[in-house]
Amino acid sequence: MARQRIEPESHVPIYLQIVEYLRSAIAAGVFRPGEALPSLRALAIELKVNPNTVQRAYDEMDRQGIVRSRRGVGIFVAERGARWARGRAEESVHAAFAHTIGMAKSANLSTQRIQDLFDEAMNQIGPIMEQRS
Amino acid sequence: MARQRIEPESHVPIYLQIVEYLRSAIAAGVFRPGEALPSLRALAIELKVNPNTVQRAYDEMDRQGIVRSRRGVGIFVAERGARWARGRAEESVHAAFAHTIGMAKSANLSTQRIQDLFDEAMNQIGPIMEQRS
DNA sequence: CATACTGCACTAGCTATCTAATGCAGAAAG
DNA sequence: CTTTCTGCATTAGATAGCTAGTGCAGTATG
Repeated sequence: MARQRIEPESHVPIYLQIVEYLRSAIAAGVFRPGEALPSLRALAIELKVNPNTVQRAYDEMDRQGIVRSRRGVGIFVAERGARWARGRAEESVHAAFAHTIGMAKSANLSTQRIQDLFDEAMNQIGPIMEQRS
Repeated sequence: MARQRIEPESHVPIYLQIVEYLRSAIAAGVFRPGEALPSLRALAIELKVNPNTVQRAYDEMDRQGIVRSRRGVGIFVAERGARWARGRAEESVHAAFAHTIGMAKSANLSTQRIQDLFDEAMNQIGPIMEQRS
């Protein structure tokens, strides 16, 4: 399932990238409430990171109430996890847009130019929706 | 001029936030080619960070060719600095939009929903353009 | 019971970043 | 020349994050 969405070069800590990635997957319905997520070691191998880093990501998601962990069994999507993840996804998309627009305004880009850059990005990303698994 | 655009809590290193901030300012024409930027110590005090951190930001901008530093005199916007900064600003805005849209698509948000979230952000940020200096 | 999975705890070492403090060298102004 | 700005170099300590390795406790399966 995971497709190297982790960028070690990024400034964002890997464990937070994993949280973000799994949250999207849960929001998208890849993992449904009650279902188990990949085990610590399995996901670590898949993403080519240390198990401790995945552990830290799962800790964070547990803390946020998205998942519930059962020792010796696995980690499961919480009942309200899906709805919560979807809400958080929209929230973070909105925040990201706001942040970028603010940056553009600071650089004195016109509203029209910002619109154009957004449309351009939408047209580039939009059509490319096939999964390459 | 600077107005606490630096977020110490962010995952992005402070020195890169400073680069980003100054690049926007140069792109916006706040600092024109040939003009001096604030001194190391002055900007450090203004942003409430360590002079070494500002130094590092200026190093980076020098490396990128946006500014040229003259020992004992100051740091000046390069001749091509403004045009270059403007280009980079558009580039990074586009990249940020693409990244966010990709994230939204991963979470299975519809194209329409993404558009709405963008429009909402534009309407919130757009009208707020007064400077509070 | 034994085996093989789970989550989880703990130690240690490494790197990047930020801070702090000190000081030197170049340039401008008196 | 002296003073006072500049940029810049250097050392040291703190913290966050990642990796590596080891091992323990809980659970399921046979």
